[in-house]
Amino acid sequence: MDTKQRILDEALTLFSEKGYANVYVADIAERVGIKAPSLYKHYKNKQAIFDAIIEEMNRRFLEEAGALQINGADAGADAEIYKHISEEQLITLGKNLFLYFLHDDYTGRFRKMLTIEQFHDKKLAAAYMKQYVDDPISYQGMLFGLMASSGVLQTENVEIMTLHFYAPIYMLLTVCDREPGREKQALKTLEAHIRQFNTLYSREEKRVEENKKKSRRKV
Amino acid sequence: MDTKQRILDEALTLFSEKGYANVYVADIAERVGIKAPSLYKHYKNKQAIFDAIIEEMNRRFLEEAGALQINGADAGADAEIYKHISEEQLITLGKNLFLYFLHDDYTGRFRKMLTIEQFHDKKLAAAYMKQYVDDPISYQGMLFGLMASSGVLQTENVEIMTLHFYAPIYMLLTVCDREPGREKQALKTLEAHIRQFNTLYSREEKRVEENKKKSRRKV
DNA sequence: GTCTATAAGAAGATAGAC
DNA sequence: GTCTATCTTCTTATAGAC
Repeated sequence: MDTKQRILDEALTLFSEKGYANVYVADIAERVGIKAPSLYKHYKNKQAIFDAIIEEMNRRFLEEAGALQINGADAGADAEIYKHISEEQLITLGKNLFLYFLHDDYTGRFRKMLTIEQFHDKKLAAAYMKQYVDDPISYQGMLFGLMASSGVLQTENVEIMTLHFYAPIYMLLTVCDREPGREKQALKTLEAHIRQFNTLYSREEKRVEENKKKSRRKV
Repeated sequence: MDTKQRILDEALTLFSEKGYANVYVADIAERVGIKAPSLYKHYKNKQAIFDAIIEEMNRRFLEEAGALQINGADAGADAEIYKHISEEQLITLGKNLFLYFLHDDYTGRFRKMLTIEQFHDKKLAAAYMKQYVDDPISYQGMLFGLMASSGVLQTENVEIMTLHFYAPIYMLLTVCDREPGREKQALKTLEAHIRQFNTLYSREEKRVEENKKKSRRKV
């Protein structure tokens, strides 16, 4: 890897651990194996390093938009798969989503850095929300919509159903980011969550609709 | 309010907005209406201000442990209420939990500060997780356990049921902390979430158990 | 492109008058 | 307890040799 890229890489690691203000240009240079002044031949200043990281992040987020999919390359293929998905496949899907977010080297460091820096810059807060809340929910919602229309899941309230699937994954992710020792337990919880989700939402009888009528009568 | 307390208050506000490293002692002093050197008559140094905030936070967290309850003073009374809770009351409960976390002046600033600073100090990460994940789930789980044993909710998997109730609230909270403009929409989503939660988990027929058997046959 | 030396300035903290 | 003046240290960034 060339020096210019290594600077970004080491800076990202440090920013994700300590936050921008607590990382000194000399720290970054040391990790790269050069002295601080040499670094200014590659980037105008410290802020330019940060900006380059954000730029690269946005590029990767776009590139990897499909990485959460069963088949990242082809949404049509995904749709076919989801129409016939089993509980075990749903669990695999959830775990993959979770583990990708948690362990992907770049993704994990980006997320931690955004978590620390998001309050300094509204654009970063928006980027964080898009990547870890809105986009996953949007994509999962699309898939669940397909599953509902093909009869695998119930059709009402797909939006809330998606929230019910993803919110626990998101919460467990924030737990493991901060306390990595809880990952094993989190994976167990994740699996139990998805099994129960599947039990609640699989559409083998019209449970939900019936219950709603009763609920309305009660009120 | 005396100067010593006002220093903590203004410092907390600034730390929650910018993070410890980006707040200068002179900024805090200016907000209080004194000059920076005067501040050192009240606290030994900048770190001591931060430590005092954390100390106060821990004290308030203990004091307000009951604030999330319908009746903070008496868990037994809570139990009685929960045994006969209606959907509308469940919605009120969820909204109160959400709005308390979101708008309580101290709580909100503490949470934002912890969000920024948690990666600098494992103790802060643990405090964050306890306050916003483990304690709420523990308390809600206890209440849902009561509701299950009294026949209001189904009895299996109370732990996951609690996760399904709280995780969306947690996620919406992190959204609104970062993008306050989304609060109105978040409240709507929250209400739809709880209605669907109630529909899924209320125990007016043995839907879930039946479905589980079918699911096992399928596998 | 990397180095050493160093300038320039920011921020925390102290001294001592009032 | 608050102030002005000042010290000290740390950090970014530049100058200029190699």
